[in-house]
Amino acid sequence: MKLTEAKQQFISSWGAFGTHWGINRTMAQIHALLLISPEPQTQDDIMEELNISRGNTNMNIRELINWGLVDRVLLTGERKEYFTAEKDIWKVVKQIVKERKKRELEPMLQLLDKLEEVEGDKRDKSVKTFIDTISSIKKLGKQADKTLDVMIKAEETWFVGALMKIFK
Amino acid sequence: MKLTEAKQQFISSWGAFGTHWGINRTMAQIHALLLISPEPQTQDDIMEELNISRGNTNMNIRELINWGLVDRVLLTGERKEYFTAEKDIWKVVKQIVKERKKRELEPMLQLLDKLEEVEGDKRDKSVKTFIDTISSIKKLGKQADKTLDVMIKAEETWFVGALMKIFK
DNA sequence: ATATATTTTCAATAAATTTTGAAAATTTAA
DNA sequence: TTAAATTTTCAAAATTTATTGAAAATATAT
Repeated sequence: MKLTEAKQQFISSWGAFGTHWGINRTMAQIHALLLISPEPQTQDDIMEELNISRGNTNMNIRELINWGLVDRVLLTGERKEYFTAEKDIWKVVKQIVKERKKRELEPMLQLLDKLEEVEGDKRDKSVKTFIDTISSIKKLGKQADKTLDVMIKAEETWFVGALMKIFK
Repeated sequence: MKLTEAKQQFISSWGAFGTHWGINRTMAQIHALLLISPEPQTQDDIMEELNISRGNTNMNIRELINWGLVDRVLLTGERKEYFTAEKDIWKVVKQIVKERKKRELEPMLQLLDKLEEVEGDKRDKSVKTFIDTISSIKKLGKQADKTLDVMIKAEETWFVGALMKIFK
């Protein structure tokens, strides 16, 4: 396979992949493009490569910056802004985990704390089932939260090594 | 908080939560409803509780059955079909992981295998960056794949216990 | 300051996804 | 059988989400 075709395929499947993870297609595609670009790219480079409008490009780059996955780079003597993506995939994964934990897991755990204190007699079957469900989701959620905290702080070598040890 | 309100909140946030994970709102809501229902529910129960149409209810129940999260239950002497969700959250998580691994991670790893063999001279910077990116994603992906396999087979007590041991 | 390049915003539009509801198919009872 | 109940399908409508593009804002150079 030629590089041009391989790049296209990677960008396109990374985009499709993203949509399964609550990330919009274009944002994932821009990220993919920057991941495989040796040099920082301008908005115009990205627009042209992905065939998308200026506004769309701009908004999605900004979103990627919010997620901490892309950085603005200023090249001396250049007026345009350049953008680059973190290339260390372990760091990328940790950054995504960190953001999603903050945006999704933590608010969910807070809600579960509240819901667990629902009024009512536990001898009532519907109350009992409700509380039991909430509690067990909460228990697993809290465990995941702790584990992810460790992961976010860990070095890949240590973390993957540790996993290997237990899980053969 | 009253049970009725708590149920509503749980169903509604579980639905919103689902949309961040590539699952449609209604499917997640039906799942939530079944999780907190002590007794199996009919299509009509679900339609009424969530205020959704018959067709929508039916399609999403079937999708939940495909995912292995909901079972059809036949009550003796009853003509209608009843539906129930697996209540053991660890099993639910494992089932979701298993399905998503099969549907998303495995195809992605296959693609990466192909893309890694792109033609071209590794001294060419754009070729090198491409291959390096693909390889590092693949490496982490394969590791994740193995770890998830272990998780899918594991009992909660064993798995969480093992995690606790390494991760303090 | 003024002009020029560049980025950002956002209302309008387009595209994708979800939902409805009624008709068709299927299942069960009489 | 036939009839009634129930489930399934799917084209059309509604809703949600993403994209465009041009105008406004901002930044930089002369």
